[in-house]
Amino acid sequence: MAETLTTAALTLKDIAREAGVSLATVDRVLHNRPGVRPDTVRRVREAIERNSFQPHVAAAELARGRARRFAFVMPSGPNPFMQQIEAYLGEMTAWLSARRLNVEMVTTDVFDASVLATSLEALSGDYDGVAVVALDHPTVRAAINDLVDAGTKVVTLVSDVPSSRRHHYVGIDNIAAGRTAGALVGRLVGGRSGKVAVVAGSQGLRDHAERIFGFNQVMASEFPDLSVLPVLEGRDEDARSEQLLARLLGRHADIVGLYNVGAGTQGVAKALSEAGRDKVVFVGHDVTALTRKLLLQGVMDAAISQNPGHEARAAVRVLLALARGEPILREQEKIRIDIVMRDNLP
Amino acid sequence: MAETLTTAALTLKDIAREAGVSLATVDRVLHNRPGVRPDTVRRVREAIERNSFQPHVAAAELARGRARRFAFVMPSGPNPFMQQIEAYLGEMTAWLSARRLNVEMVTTDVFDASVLATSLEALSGDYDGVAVVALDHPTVRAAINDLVDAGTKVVTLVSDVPSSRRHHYVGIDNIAAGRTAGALVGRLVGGRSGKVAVVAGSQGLRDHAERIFGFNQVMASEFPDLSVLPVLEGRDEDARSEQLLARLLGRHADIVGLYNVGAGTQGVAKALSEAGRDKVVFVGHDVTALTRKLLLQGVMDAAISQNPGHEARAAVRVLLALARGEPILREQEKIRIDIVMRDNLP
DNA sequence: CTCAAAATGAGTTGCGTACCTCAAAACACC
DNA sequence: GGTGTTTTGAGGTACGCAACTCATTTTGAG
Repeated sequence: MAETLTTAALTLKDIAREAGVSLATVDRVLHNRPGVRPDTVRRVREAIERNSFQPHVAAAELARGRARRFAFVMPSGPNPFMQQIEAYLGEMTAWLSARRLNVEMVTTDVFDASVLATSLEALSGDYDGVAVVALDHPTVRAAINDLVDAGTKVVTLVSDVPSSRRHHYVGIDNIAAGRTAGALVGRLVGGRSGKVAVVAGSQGLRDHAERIFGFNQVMASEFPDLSVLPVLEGRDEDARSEQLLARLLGRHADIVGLYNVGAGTQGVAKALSEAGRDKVVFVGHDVTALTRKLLLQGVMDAAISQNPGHEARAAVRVLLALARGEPILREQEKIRIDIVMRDNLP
Repeated sequence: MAETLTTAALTLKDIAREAGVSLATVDRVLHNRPGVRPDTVRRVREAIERNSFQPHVAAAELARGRARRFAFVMPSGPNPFMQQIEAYLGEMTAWLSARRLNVEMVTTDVFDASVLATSLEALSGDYDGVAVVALDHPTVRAAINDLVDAGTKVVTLVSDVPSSRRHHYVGIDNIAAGRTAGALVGRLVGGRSGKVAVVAGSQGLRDHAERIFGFNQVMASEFPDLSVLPVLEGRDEDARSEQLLARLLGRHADIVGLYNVGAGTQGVAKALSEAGRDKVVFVGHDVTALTRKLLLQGVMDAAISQNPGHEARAAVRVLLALARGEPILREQEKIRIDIVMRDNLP
């Protein structure tokens, strides 16, 4: 009827006694300090294992004295999604200061590899952890690896650099996101046949390219009655997206679905409404003030969302766990692909 | 270019100096201990506010000495969803013991108000916090209020008792969940007209009733071409659900959609397949091993899910924050209504 | 003004760890 | 056996707060 999930509360002193050594030696082993014979290390490690000893987080945190410093390297310029991440970080200030954590925002041009790399190098040594919205480029990869080598914990945020030795990636699987978008468009079109338009920022961006890849995968294999038109590159700008899409709608009367891969949503919506094509199934990304409105109006049918609040908090928690040497709760920190429709708007 | 999100690290000593009182007085104010003049209380509070002082969590935790005890009161009997919650709690053991938190599972018949109330009363005094999957009944409400009055922090889990004075509810808005199911069935049916079947555990269960309410709301207002058949009460049992649904399918050849409100999924799927009605749009709840398989096979079209791992962790975090007197990160602890289709299976 | 009650100050101890120093012991090598 | 080096022990201090005691001051009622 009752079952406990936790073990007895041992202390380092207990471990020392168990292993037949002094506190100092246990401390040396625990912090990988030199001057302990391999055999002794083993004995201590065994005692720790045997009792599944966990250092008391609070005591450790208190004893180390100095506060931890984390940096968030984010894109400069207005980007609603990034602004949301910043806002959610702002809501954590009480939580952060109660733990004596310093989080600093550093903005830079993340789309210029050398600028981004320089910004990253500049952080070296000063920070315990860095979260970065990264461009996947050899120069950036090298900068990340340098940080890691200097002992800084590094987390990539939203956009990954899988080839680097970053400790963790906080973000979604963009291929799966594209597949989800494809499934939604296909299903919501509901058996009709016709054409599907795709508007992206640029196919050069890793996340956009991956989404398109996943989208096409699903469309090709599961919805043969729908043909995907060539991707329009709107550069995430409203005006350009609107113009390109308006022209496309004019040329094809049988467009039944639309996938907007990135931003520029305002322009896309405008092109649709001005062409009187409200029936087109419209799937896009992210829940912002705008997409929220469009969903409620029925202009957009679904949004694929990666919870920005979750991403911000996960990045902080992961950096903290890494810095403390705690295990990461993978399940907790995994960012889900949310399907948001009018009735489950968060 | 760089901006800090946290304030200087003050200590209680600083606050005492600021307020012109001694450490002892600050301590009395902070812990609502008696023997401080109202005017002095005000001065101290102001100093705390003025400097937005946050007690160092680690120091406070270390100083209080004794570990905190939390109890999870869960339904006895096999229930995959509840088992998942327990499993996720189990994955947290390292996290819990590093913070010297004791979590105990207490199983009881949560569907019998007096039994549940007795179980709750039995916990009084022994625990700092209680999470309970609660039946909404006056007896239970009273038991919860008694716990609250005794100083125990109480969180309702999955199923709420809104009329009680519980500190927090960790779970989804079931009306919105039902609405979401309705929107999905309606949209995925794709313009065809016909009938829609609804299978529930019992309309006496608050969450099931709310889901059905939301479902009907959407069907009535937005999908007039679909008519909802009377609810089948399968009592969350496979055999009974299968039998009832099989009979219904036999009587109505024009069933195009199906909403399974609770468990009994196995039986529902079997009835569908044995009647050869694979084309029926099938929307249900929760991602389990079974529903995962059905989604991958294309038998189920979508599942409405409330992330059980998130619920388990949120309950612990909320209880901890309440016990510490920390603010709750509402956005973080809010449970979302997840739409899960084949391509975004977690 | 007196006296008890209330309010406040001053101080102590302990929580479990990190980090440091210094001395002592064990060891390796010739 | 002596030398120098490595390994280990013993102990201390600090971190910020909770919780407590006891002495002292202030306050208010009579």
